[in-house]
Amino acid sequence: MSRAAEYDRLLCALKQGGYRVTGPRRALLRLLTEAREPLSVQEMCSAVNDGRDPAEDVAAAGGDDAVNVVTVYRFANLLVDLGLARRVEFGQGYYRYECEEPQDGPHHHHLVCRRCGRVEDFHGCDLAPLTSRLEAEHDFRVESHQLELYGTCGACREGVNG
Amino acid sequence: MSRAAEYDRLLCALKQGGYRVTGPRRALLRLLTEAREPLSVQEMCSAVNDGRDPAEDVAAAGGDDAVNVVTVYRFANLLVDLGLARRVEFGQGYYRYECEEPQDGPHHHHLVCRRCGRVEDFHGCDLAPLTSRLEAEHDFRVESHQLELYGTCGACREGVNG
DNA sequence: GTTGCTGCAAATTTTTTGCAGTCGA
DNA sequence: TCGACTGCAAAAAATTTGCAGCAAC
Repeated sequence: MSRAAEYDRLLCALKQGGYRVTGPRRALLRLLTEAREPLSVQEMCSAVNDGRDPAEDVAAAGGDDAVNVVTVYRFANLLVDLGLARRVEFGQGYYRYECEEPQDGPHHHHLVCRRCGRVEDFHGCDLAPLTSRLEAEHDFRVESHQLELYGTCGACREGVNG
Repeated sequence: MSRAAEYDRLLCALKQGGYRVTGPRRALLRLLTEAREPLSVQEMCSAVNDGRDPAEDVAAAGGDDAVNVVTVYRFANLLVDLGLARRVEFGQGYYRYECEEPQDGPHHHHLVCRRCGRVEDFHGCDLAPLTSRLEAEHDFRVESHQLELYGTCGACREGVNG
């Protein structure tokens, strides 16, 4: 799915849920659908307000005020509650948010470089066998999972990044 | 390895690292080695101070003062830095800590019930095939991973817990 | 015109830091 | 004794809440 289509899908889901589409929300959705990696609240806030200037055209953000961090928190939580975004944690002390794939579709996980912090997505975790085994052994119904792989990316291993 | 042996192993590792063994540290190590699930800092703090009374024998904690949260934070971070403890995150907004298995030994992951919060350990994640595939495909060296499975435990599914 | 969304201020919660006194080795 | 460890106070950082005004529908 293209980024534009992803953006439309999320915007549509918001509308159909009875939620309003506002300047900050449009900007945040655009940001999230175009990001290559999960974003923190602070990052979203900075990115959305970046390049905003009272003197120029500020229609993109909907007004004179910069988007407040609180607004970002509230919207991020809303997206997560609606199942439109996912909250991930890379051991940094705060959460990161990224668009969630449509339910029943293929999801992805992350390869996180511990040296440069770069994040790469990967698909196909294939946890089904493990899940089946555990459900049989432990009397537990597995409904979701969190999987992150940490290590060193090629660039860092070659000393390109330090 | 028994819990007592685990406790001795960690205490020994501390000593051999040149760190001091104090009342709070003994109490926290005891707690961590006996816990069946990862503990938060607040939980450790409460548990260690529980039942302490200025009037009775307080040798177990080493003095009259209750163990401070800051001390727990500092010791937990020390254990993690030394590779003796692991920090996990169940999406609750704070970290939990648990003893780390000796390196190269078998490690474990968790089955977290989203209804009652109960945590069960499981061994054998068998991520080697996935890791190999990804290292070949992505030019990335995987060094560690984080895996948590969320779902519903048997008791909750049967309505025992609500 | 409603009602939800936003910004601002303030409160809460989690985690870290500075410092002086204390205790382990 | 000497320096690491601890408690206390305070700071820093992440996140939530209350409320009045504004804007989406």
